[in-house]
Amino acid sequence: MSTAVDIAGPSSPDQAHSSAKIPNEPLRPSLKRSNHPYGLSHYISSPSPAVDVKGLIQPSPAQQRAAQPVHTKPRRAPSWPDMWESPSGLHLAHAAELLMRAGLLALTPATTEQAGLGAQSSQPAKREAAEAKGDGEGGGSGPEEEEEDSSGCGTDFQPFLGAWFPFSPALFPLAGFQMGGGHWRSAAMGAEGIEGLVAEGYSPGSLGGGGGGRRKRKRCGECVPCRRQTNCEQCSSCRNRKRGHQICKYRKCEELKRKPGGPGFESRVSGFDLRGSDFTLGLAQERGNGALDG
DNA sequence: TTTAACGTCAAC
DNA sequence: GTTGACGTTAAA
Repeated sequence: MSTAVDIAGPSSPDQAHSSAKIPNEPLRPSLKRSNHPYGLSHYISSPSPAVDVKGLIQPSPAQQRAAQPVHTKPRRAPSWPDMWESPSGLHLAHAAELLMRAGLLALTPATTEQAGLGAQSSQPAKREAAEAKGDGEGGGSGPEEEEEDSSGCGTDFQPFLGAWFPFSPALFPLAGFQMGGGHWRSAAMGAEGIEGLVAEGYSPGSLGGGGGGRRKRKRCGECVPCRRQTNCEQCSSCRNRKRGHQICKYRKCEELKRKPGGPGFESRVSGFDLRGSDFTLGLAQERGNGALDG
């Protein structure tokens, strides 16, 4: 509900109102050393063949052609910044995450039969994992490689309907997921997952919002709103900044919107800090706990 | 000290 | 459930 309001908000006019004081960098220092496989520049520089989810998941030949520099087309293909800033970008990230949470999109290890279907996809997935593990050392991933990643697809997902399809790794940053150190983590826990938070002195008590400490949580720096660099200057928070002391509604971190001690928060931590195929198990447990209700 | 913005609470 | 106001925290 509130999401619909958010995504319907102004996306492009706000750039005219950009404030020089708005930080371009994530506030948490540790984010600077995040081993996220892609930097923001990747999304900015990478051409995007399509805006719709379906197109990203499995671009049609026409959409793939659209990725090529065709000068005869009057309308340019949307760029990554467009996607981040546009309602479509929010839709995309939210849709992917909601699908995952709802169990409609499950991470399942590929079988040999499925490997045939996604033969070319398993390799980039491995490579991406290796790159994430190597923390970009050597900088061997050239533009061609990344291009191949995004179009050749990296990871197999089994949607609820049963059909296997190649899933573009570009969706994972969008959906708030990243692969690092051989296991899945979620930006729902911040850029570095629960481990990072603990390492930075965030006690479980502070995470749960309980206890005596009233420490302020910080922006994850990775979600769509966090990546947004400009205030809309039109929402109530922007208009009422002096008294409201609130960040622009369209820049409000998705993670901070969640109640720290709300239902499912801890199970989300355990369920999303995944080790391989525990992903579906975590989701099942989460559903069993009723964490997805409401 | 100033500024940004999170947390909380009350009003609606 | 949403919104606005204020106290407070944290960083510059």
